[in-house]
Amino acid sequence: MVAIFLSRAAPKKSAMKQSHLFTKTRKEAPTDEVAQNAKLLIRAGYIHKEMAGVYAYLPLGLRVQNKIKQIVREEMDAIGGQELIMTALQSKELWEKTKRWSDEVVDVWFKTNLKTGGEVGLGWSHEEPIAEMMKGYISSFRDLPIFVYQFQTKLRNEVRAKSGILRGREFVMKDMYSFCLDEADHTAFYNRTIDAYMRVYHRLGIGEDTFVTFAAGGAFTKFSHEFQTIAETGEDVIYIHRAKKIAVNKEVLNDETLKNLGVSRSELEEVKTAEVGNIFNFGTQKSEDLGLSYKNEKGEAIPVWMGSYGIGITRVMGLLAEKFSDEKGIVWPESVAPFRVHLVSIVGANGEAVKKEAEKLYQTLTDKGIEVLYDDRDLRPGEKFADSDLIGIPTRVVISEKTMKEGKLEIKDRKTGTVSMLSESDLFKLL
RNA sequence: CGGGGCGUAGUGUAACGGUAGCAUUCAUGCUUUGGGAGCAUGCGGUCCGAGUUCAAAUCUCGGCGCCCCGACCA
Repeated sequence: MVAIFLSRAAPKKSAMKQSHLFTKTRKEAPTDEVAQNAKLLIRAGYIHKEMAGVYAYLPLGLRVQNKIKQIVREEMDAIGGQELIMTALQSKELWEKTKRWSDEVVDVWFKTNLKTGGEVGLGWSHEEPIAEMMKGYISSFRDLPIFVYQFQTKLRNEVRAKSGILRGREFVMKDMYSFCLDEADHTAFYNRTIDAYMRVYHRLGIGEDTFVTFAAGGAFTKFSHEFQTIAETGEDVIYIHRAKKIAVNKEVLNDETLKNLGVSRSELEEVKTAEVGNIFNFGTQKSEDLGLSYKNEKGEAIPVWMGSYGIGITRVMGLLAEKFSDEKGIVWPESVAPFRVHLVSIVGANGEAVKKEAEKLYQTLTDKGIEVLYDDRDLRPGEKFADSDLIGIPTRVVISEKTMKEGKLEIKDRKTGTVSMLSESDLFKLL
């Protein structure tokens, strides 16, 4: 029993044998999915659909989600963000203070009751709770600025979930909130966030196709900024000026906007995009509604200047799966791929030597801390290659009788399809 | 929330109102082993409820679920 348990025990986090992975690939996607992202992610075993707009993240999918989170985390930390996590259950009374408990005002509420009586809301956003909480920590101008962020599962009662994981009723979002002394401080941080966001998108491989876009401002300001990535399956239409790096959402495109930006309509190119981030200037309205203020040097109470900054983590994952894919499957950017290397053994009739060799390389890769998925399953080559293409790990390394005869490893780049025969040391150089 | 479409094994698909079939997955055995192999055997299904009918996957009504277009997306 102990031996069986140990043999099945998970190895280092960075490595995994495919025979241990409980998910399986599928040749066909369920017909109830039309969106490419969902089709691919389900077929490859990254996600499981629980109900419309609600998806579970399976081992491979969670790895990708965590990779994306980590990139975002690093960039948010770099501009002074402090990570925390708020609650999913929210107070009705709090939202009533800002007049946003009503279903007429916020139409995506999930609400439920406590057994002891009383109603609670399921968090669709966290600006109210965070601002309310900050009342306990902000009292002096010396306390500011404060930037906090979290990765939260947002629950939104959308009347129409759609597009796979691009628009769900339950999804993971990074939301950051800034608390500043005044508009000048706020603007400075706001602009730093724009830069940080663009660094995130560059690291995700979509930097070139992502535009900071003027969009409808919401309740407190004329404009907000959206981060829009060019994508065929996008829901938005924006107008871009590639040279000037200016982009405007169709919803706010009018003569006045054009004049303000100093461009003419004819200079702009229309493109379909998907929103991958959105940032807002809240001003002091929310602070005033909730009574969040600080004392300045003169002892006067001044409302805190707030902003909010969102990135849909799971939406970005869907977008990447969709944008980076071909007819065979997903082609993950290296930065978010669940593993760096897909080691595939091709085991023939008497493949003991191949197995031994593959096992050895698996160990070496693991020891070197290279993330590796080892397909040690006793399947036919075609099936293993098809799976490998579908799952979309950047580099495939094949060990077979053929490669052993040559004393080399077969390296295939998922993106370019280029195959090369390398020695083990050359492989490590490549990685 | 307006409009449209659709619910049949885990998945993908057939079946005039008359024996629910095929493929795949899965299990077992043999063969096979560089691009989702072959043969054989086996397990597994009509979304739920009511109605019409001698008889309902099929027709009617209601419910539930799923997808798409639009609206919405603070």
